[in-house]
Amino acid sequence: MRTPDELTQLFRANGRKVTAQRQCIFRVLQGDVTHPSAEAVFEAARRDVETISLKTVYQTLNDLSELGEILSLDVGTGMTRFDPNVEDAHHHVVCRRCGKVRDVYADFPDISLPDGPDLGFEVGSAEVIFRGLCAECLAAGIDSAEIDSAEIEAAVGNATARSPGAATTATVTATAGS
Amino acid sequence: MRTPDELTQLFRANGRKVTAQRQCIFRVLQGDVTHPSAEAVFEAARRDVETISLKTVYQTLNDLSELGEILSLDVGTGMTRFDPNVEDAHHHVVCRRCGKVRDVYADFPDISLPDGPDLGFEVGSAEVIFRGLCAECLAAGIDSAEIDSAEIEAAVGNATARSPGAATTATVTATAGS
DNA sequence: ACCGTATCTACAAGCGTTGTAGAGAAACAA
DNA sequence: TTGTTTCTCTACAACGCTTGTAGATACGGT
Repeated sequence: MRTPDELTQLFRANGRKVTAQRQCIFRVLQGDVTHPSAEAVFEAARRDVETISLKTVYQTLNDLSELGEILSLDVGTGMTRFDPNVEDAHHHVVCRRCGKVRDVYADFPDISLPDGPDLGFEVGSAEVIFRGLCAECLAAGIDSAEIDSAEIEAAVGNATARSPGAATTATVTATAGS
Repeated sequence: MRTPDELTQLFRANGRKVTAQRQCIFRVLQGDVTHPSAEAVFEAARRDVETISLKTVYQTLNDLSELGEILSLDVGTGMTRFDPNVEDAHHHVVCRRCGKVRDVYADFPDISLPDGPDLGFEVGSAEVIFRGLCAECLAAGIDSAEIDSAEIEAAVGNATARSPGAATTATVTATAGS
């Protein structure tokens, strides 16, 4: 995403008007690494402009997304997350407990569709989502997490249930920053 | 996912009761490769059991998901998709116009988080989502697709806008089946 | 066949997001 | 500055997907 000043020019160049509300949202997004939801942007913006409405936030975020200045992500946390980092191609890691999202800087050149019956898809992009637990959720709730899993396993009983998406397990690292 | 008969036993073994509605849903899901939404399962089930309610479909799909017999996916199409294929680890390709979802059978052993400032995530799984256009949407709407993109580009004007997620472009193949 | 309990349907409400209308402010020209 | 046009604002209501509630119904073990 560009700087608030550059976004101001960009908006004007596209026939959009620049208001105090929008500039406030520009500033909120600037350098934000948390992939905030619209609600989170709303909360942050409201600390500057108390009367801003949630609809305005959605409107501006959608405008920025149309202009390619931010990315709107759906990583399965129930609401759209917005990522101001469009300069560097990257992927994401999502905490499956608290929904925290962070960038993962790496390109995986080996990712391509395998041979086989041709489905005829013309693929334009591939995104990788890592799922796991963030440091905070690991520290704060590892016991209850184990209990939850145990309860599910117990309920399943002797019928060997397979927990979905439990392919690989490893403690790994990711680059921070945006 | 197991056969309807096996699912019947599994449900009973877990204190769940087996009704005509549920068995109907079992049969609908059996061998389904389309990653149906709850609504789609509802429509299909209603052809067998006319009085089934959408709530029952959600309930049963969630039960199956808890038992690990199906996967609930959020691939950004606005509604949860359900995948009866839990036997083989796989990824997905999504049509960004019609929302069609298909399985992609491949493992990408090189996918892992890179070194860098440790975010402390403990990652349990990695999923890859390929996005593009399916054969039908390519054939039926390539012109309007171009127009849509052109309109957006025109609206952006001389302000060099970057279309999100336009990293790689290639026509590729994927294996069908579930 | 009986009974306890899970499940059914119908209805309504929840959540995130978007449409609508009238008031208000930005942009640009004179 | 002033005016005019157009876009944007807020507030409110509605949308689509999903889940909670209540009473009726059906399962399943005895």
